Amino acid sequence: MNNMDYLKELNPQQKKAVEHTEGPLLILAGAGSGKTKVLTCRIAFLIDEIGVPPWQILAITFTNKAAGEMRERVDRAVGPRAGQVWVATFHATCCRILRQHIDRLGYDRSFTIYDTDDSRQVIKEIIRQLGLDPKVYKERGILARISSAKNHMTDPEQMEKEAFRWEEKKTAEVYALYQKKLKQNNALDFDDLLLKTVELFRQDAEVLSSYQERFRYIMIDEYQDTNSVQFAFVQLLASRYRNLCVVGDDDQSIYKFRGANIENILSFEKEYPGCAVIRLEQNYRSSKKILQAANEVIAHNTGRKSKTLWTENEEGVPVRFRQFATGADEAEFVIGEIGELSRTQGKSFRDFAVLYRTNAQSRLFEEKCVSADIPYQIVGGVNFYSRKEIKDMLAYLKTIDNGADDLAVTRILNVPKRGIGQTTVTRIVQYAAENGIGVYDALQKAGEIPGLGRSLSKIQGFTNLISRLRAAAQEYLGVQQLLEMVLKDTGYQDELEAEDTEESRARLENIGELISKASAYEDTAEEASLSDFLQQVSLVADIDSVEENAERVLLMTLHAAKGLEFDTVYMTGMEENTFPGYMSLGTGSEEEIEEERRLCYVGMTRAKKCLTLTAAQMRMVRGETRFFNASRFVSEVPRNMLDSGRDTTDTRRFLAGGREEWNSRAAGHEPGRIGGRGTAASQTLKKKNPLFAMREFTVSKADHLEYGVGDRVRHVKFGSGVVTEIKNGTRDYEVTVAFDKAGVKRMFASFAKLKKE
DNA sequence: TATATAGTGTTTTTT
DNA sequence: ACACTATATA
Repeated sequence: MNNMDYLKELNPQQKKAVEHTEGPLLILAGAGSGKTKVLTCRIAFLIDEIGVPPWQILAITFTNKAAGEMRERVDRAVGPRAGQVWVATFHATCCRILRQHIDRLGYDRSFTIYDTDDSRQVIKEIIRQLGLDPKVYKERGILARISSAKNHMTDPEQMEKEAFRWEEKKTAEVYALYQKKLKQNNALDFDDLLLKTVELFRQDAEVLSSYQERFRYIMIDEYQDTNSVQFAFVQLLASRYRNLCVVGDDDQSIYKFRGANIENILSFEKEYPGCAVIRLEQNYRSSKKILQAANEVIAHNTGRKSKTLWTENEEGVPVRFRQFATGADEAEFVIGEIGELSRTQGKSFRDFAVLYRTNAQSRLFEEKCVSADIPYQIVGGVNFYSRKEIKDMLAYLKTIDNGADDLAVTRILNVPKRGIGQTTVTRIVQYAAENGIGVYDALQKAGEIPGLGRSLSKIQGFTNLISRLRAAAQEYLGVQQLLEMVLKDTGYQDELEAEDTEESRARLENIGELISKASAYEDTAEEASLSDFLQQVSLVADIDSVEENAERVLLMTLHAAKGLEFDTVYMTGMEENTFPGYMSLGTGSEEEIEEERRLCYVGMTRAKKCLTLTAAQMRMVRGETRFFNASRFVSEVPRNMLDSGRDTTDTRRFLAGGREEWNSRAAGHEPGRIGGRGTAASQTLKKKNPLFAMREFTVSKADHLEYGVGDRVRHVKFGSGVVTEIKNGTRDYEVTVAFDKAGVKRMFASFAKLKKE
């Protein structure tokens, strides 16, 4: 394209950002300010106007999905040359670099990538080996500690030195062993991908120099979410030509928990004195009302870069807030409304998104979607690639590709069942450890291992199977065919077919999907190989598989929603301790609250036309019912900007009625009814007018109970008994009753329906 | 050795 | 509520 059509559509700041090609540039891009457009135009401009060869451009995005979109858009602007622009995520970029050069760090270039699950297994094994108490040293915590150390580029020795508590010393020890194991298994975890690349660059001037020469123009998206290692990576790469353009929004930094360092963006100007700073403050996405509300909320944060988003979009409808008695009511309202809007206003299901803080909250919405027959897709939760059957298949591929991965080998050693039991496995692993060889090597030498008895032939059966598959893979089979062969020859398929349950059929279906993914991979990959396939598979994010134009409602966490936009957004679970979550409230640190607030801001700014905040007064959390107040973020939107459903006389009447009834219950006149399903009449009312279910923000715990310790009470199901204990919890009374027939039970007063006798 | 059952702990967010 | 682990039992 010779003309600069794409420049004409840009506003002055955007244009400036596109045309500023030389030297460091910081683009502070508010939500919905068209930064993807700027980035793609900038790439096109570099190629078309400046004459930069496409392969000298590196663009790093946050997700594979974003990378794909960006490539597509550049492709549209400059044509097929766009294929030579390197667009990828940090992890994929590092992975590609390491595939070329990691041998210089003493790893094999066919390394495998461990996901969090794999890493946990390794940690667990180490804790066992060191004889540490698994109650004190939990894999999860240790892994988090190690990950954070890696994000700060701290190695085990350093951690050991800095440790002053016994557990920290031990953690450092686990860390050291963990790294050793990973290396033995020729595996890298997610953090290693970045860390080893930086290590490589630092240690090998030649390699670094070649990449510095190659990538003369570097662009980083979502810069506010980069961590120290990524920062170091960028610094190293950009230090020669200094044509570094970073785009970010400090208000949308939501990944502190995985090491993102907000300072990276706040201090960019210090790192690169004299860098250009461009602010994109015009929002093209949301209505005025939505944007105003979001601005109000985020204004409660301190330490931001000054920035005020504005928009020329229409005024729009007010942001709504609705509070319901239970999580189920909340879900019913949201899904019910979506169904109604699609029926009556011809809205498309893809215009809707339901957002929540934690994946666990998805269930209620999913249930309502199923019962209302509304098509939906849940993003996240259990990742496709972490399903058991998929991991099993991949473990076979890994074993075929790289027999050094002990984790993969032990995973499939007896899957499907081939009579190799726990005792045998332990013996083999022990032998491998004693002789400093891999588990697969040990299997091949099984004849030398004493005490295996009858298992020996089974083991030989396994190694023969693997050699056969390996030979097939090397000689003539593609990934797809190999997978099919694995499925059949291992007996995996037979086992699932014999099981013939709904679950086993679903598993087979999942494997079928994996096979079609493999086939799609072979069709598109430049140079298809087993290692490369395994790499791609381990670096996909949940959001990557979301198709833009499918006709369904999307359900996802607020984190997953970043970078997306929807006509109508429901932010659900807007309750204290749900969002902001109890984790961030527990510490009382303002910093964590601010991160949650940014998350809220991200959520709000996903909406184009209609934004609804919803909350429940009680919901089940880990099997117990809890009471919640509305989120502080709701009250941070000024009342006059918020439609709380309280402004019409109708509503007020309903509310008054509702509250009266509630208060009378709360006062203890009918303790058994709190949280119950309510009377038939109130249920009909609820159906007629969902506002009936709405309440003020007040807590809903009984002030006192009609009975005390020692009183005889009667329970509908358990019969009579004596109250032995009453614990006054923050949310509800917890009553212990010794029943005459049913034994001792602990229950919540509001649900127990206890009557004094 | 494999499976059924009871007991235990657990969850924020993700590449 | 659910998943995972330890223990008992066939």
